[in-house]
Amino acid sequence: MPDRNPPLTPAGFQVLLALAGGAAHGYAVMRFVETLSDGTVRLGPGTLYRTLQRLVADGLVVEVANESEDPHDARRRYYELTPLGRSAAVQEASLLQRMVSAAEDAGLLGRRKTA
Amino acid sequence: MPDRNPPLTPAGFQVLLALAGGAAHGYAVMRFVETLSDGTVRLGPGTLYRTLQRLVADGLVVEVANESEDPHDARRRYYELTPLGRSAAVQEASLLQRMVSAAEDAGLLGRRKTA
DNA sequence: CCGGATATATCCACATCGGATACAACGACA
DNA sequence: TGTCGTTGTATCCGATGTGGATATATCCGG
Repeated sequence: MPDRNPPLTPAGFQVLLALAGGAAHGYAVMRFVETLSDGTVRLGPGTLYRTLQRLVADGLVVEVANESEDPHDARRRYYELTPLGRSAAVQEASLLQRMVSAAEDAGLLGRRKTA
Repeated sequence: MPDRNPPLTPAGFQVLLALAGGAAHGYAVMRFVETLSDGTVRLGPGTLYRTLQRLVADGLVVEVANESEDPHDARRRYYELTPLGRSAAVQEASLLQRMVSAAEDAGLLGRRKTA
């Protein structure tokens, strides 16, 4: 099992995290990221769609047919994680988890049940 | 309470986190980051020292006299967090914590005592 | 049918990053 | 004492990622 071939960018992780809950289209990803961070993190169209393209090219994400119920908005393009994409997201999330733990150890955050 | 004036870069947070445990010199910060991430995150001299300079310029970090015991290595330059720097680190760590929680909710990570 | 929000896509200027390079000082060792 | 590998800091440059503006097209409400 080789390392993550192309290293994951910050924006890349945001997108993977947004898609971890299921398939979604670009604009929804944008709103997810903004909502999750209370507006402090924003992607902007440039970063968002370029990042999606790169993730697809790297095999972390695939475009899927809009299998939703009624045929609402024809413009939307839906994406979902590949197994590879999911594992990349897990790996990055673990890393963040370790950094959060370190922050707790340093007294930066209220500690969340260490045991 | 104004927003973080200059937004914190990823490398910037790594450095702040390393300094959260107390004053340290650049090379030690480099090793701290590498150790914490099991070698997956590296700063490299370029990013490291440039980042330190920027953090100092932004008032998040100050250089301090080497108050350590014996006068060992004259080359080392020690830095520590300012109150502003600490609060920026707290803010960023909280954001990461929220992203980790989202990752847990999405089933990416083993859940750590939700209740 | 008209205007604003939704939705995607591309372009360009700017910031950041990573590695190479350089150089000085420390420590070990013969 | 001299030499060599490691520690430690600093700068430069090419490559990469980001953010915002711009451009369209579609959806929905009045």
